[in-house]
Amino acid sequence: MSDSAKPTLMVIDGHSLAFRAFYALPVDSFVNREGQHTNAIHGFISMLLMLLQREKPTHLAVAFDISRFSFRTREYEDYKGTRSETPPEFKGQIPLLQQALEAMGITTVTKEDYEADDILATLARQGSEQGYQVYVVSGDRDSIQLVNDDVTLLYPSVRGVSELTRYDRDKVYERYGIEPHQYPDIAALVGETSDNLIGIDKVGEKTAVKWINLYGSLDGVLEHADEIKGVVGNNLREQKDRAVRNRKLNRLVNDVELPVGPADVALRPLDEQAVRDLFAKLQFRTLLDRVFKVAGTGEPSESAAAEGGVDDGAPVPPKVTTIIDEELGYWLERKAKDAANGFGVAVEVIDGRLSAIGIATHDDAVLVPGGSGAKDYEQLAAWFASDAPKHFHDAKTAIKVLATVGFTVNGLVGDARILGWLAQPGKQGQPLADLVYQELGEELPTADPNQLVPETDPVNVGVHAWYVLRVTTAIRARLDESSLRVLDDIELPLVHVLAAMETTGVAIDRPVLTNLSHELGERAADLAQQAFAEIGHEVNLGSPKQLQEVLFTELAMPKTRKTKTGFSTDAASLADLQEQHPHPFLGLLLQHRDATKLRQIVDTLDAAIVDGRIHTRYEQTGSSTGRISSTDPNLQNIPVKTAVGRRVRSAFAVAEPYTTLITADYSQIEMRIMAHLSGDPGLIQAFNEGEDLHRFVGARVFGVEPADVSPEMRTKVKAMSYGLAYGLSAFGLSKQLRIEQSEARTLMTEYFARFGAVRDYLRNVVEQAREDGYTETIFGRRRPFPDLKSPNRVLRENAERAALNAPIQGSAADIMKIAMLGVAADLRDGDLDSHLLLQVHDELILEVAPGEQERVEEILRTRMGGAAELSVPLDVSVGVGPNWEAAAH
DNA sequence: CAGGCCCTCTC
DNA sequence: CCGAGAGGGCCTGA
Repeated sequence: MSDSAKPTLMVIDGHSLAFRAFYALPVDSFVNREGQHTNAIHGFISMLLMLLQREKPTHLAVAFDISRFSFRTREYEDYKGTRSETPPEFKGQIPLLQQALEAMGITTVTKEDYEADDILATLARQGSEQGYQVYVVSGDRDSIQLVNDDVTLLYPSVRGVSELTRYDRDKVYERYGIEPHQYPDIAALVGETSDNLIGIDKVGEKTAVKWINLYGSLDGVLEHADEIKGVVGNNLREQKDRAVRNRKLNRLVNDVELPVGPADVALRPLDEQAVRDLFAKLQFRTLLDRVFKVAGTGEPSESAAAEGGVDDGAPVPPKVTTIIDEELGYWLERKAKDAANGFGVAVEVIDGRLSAIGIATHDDAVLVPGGSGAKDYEQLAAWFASDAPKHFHDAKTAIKVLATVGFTVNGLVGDARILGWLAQPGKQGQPLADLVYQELGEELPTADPNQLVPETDPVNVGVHAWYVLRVTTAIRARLDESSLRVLDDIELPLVHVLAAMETTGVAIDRPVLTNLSHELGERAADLAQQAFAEIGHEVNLGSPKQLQEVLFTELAMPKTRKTKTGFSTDAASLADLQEQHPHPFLGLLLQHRDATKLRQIVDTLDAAIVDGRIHTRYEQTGSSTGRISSTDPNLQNIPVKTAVGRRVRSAFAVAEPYTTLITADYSQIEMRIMAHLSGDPGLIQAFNEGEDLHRFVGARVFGVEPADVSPEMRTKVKAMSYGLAYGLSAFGLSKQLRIEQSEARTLMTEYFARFGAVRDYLRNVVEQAREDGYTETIFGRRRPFPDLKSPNRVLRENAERAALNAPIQGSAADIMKIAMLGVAADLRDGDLDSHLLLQVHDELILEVAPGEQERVEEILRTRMGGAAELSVPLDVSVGVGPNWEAAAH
């Protein structure tokens, strides 16, 4: 009615909200110069500002617990006993938060021996009596009992502190089916795990609500306990003491003697200098502006910084001008000289559609609104298509979305995401905000970083474009020349190739998948039934935990390899068990695994089909070695080993108007790189003679003629050769080949005796890396290995194995990328309609247009075979067919 | 409901 | 256990 005329009192449970904020925001992204974590403070203040703007309280108090002990812990020593230790990163944040509130003119309240909730209850009651509209903000469900016609609870949703659910009487009734004052009765019956209050067994919310509605209150329920039938009735009668205890503890005390009352907590003007000082220390640049904006005081930080005020000297983003096409052309022209090294570009995508484009120089920025596209923006379209240098963060995504509205992008000279990854390949796909923080020590202003607060004046992409430019400039400046060559010659040009592959997608023959899914589903169900029959009961075959119970307890099988949580049930362990302790269940389980895994792959692929094709995403910054990874779905791990698995590949098919698929792969590229890098004469000879590698090596190692190398010998040297590049141990080799360790050791000794340069090379790689601090591929791609000097043996040895693999795997990745650039260029320059579809590390799959097969094959052989000059040939095999399986060779 | 763990698929 | 990945199901705890 006349609520708007009432003063508004807001009371907040400081501890519970700060704790929520702590878990809602990434700990590591909020650390100030002194190493103090600040995420809870940031999240809390951010939420508080939103509340101030939205609810416009005239009076505000924030209550804190003094310790985890209160009168309740004295009454029940296990109260909140399940709460684990406060995380160390949270410690220290509460006092700083209290300082910040103090500076902002907000009263904080504590009371010895009581919890914050009791303070809330007291102030809410007083406020209600004194004619205030009251808002209680708390993450503790017990606060529901405070709700009445004058008191509304704002309760954080599970998503964090961003969204607050508004509980008035109607909402409480809608959610729980009871009046607010009855909530503690429900909670007493059900229990509250977070407070370590156990309720009545088998009584959940439904039952409790039913009883309370029947008998009016907990007392009523207890009086009529004898009338309640069944197990729950028995439980109630036996355990009613629990409910009584719970009810006593969850009753909030609303007459605590407090130093302040509602009238004393009117909002005061903030202490501007104190806020500036503290926020500077906390490095809350954007929050500072928002605080002043909400308070309606202070100067924005631009001028503050200009006056040499609070900030730490970091550059302030330029004011962003919103601009239309005609002016844009002029602006771009005028800025071209300033931006000789490039413009920063950022795009804003909302619901998958382009909504705005930001363009920035080092001291200016514009925003082009709307996503109407190239037809309305001729000047912009011309600029995008020109060689004017442009920097992005994640250019591939931007290029794809710009393409949807008709913009073609040329002049790509920087990509912050790729630059960050080249500098630190272990950190993959870093968001812009992380790079800004890491490279510039600044906080990227974000419209809605963690869904915390919808800004009234959203940060626009012009500012982001400005940060993109600064970040790419900063990383470029500190990157070595070798890495910059990889960037300019390989990674940046490749962005366009990958974007096109993603957009194209690969056609899928859906019926193949559908049939396969049904077949596998039936087979899995059938195998499961047979397996259950063997052990006499059902069990979840997909649960390692339940399987352990069956195998090691019921069937009393010998224990397998230990895992963190028990004993392994993986395929290798099950195969071991089958040998030592044969049982039909084991075979059935393995077959069931095969069937369900395959079905899962089939169903995942099916779900990813859009208009008949699957568009995977290539993650160019997805590995530490230089390889590309594939996600949503991953098309780099499609089955190939088994016959059923290959049927999955047959679903990847050619589609009209194309006539066939063509696949081309490098054979033994990693061993060839090994031969090249080590200069081992034996290996080089093997490849130059074109003989079967493993037969050649087997002949040397076992001292027989190549023709006399048995399949067993071949298998052994093959495993050995492949293992070399992975830092294989005699133990690992023996495991894989299921041979004695002594035999594995002999095999290794013989191998290295014949191919000594390989051993020397591998040793040298690690030593060199230890000295340099990084490894390098043939093309100069670097990967740092600080752990090579670690005193921790496990860390060090892991780093050693990774270090001897990195140049080999990485060089292979480089070669494939160079080949892709060549293939794409030749297809384009030759005006061919055939296109690249997939890359699977050493294999390319293309869709061939009518009449182009021979030329495409020629291009593949030339570009892949000629991607690098090694001391051994790069052998490429090509296959053609209507689908991936048929095109294999 | 997120995240750790286990298992399995690829090169 | 042997390098580089993605990902699904199960289970647990906040």
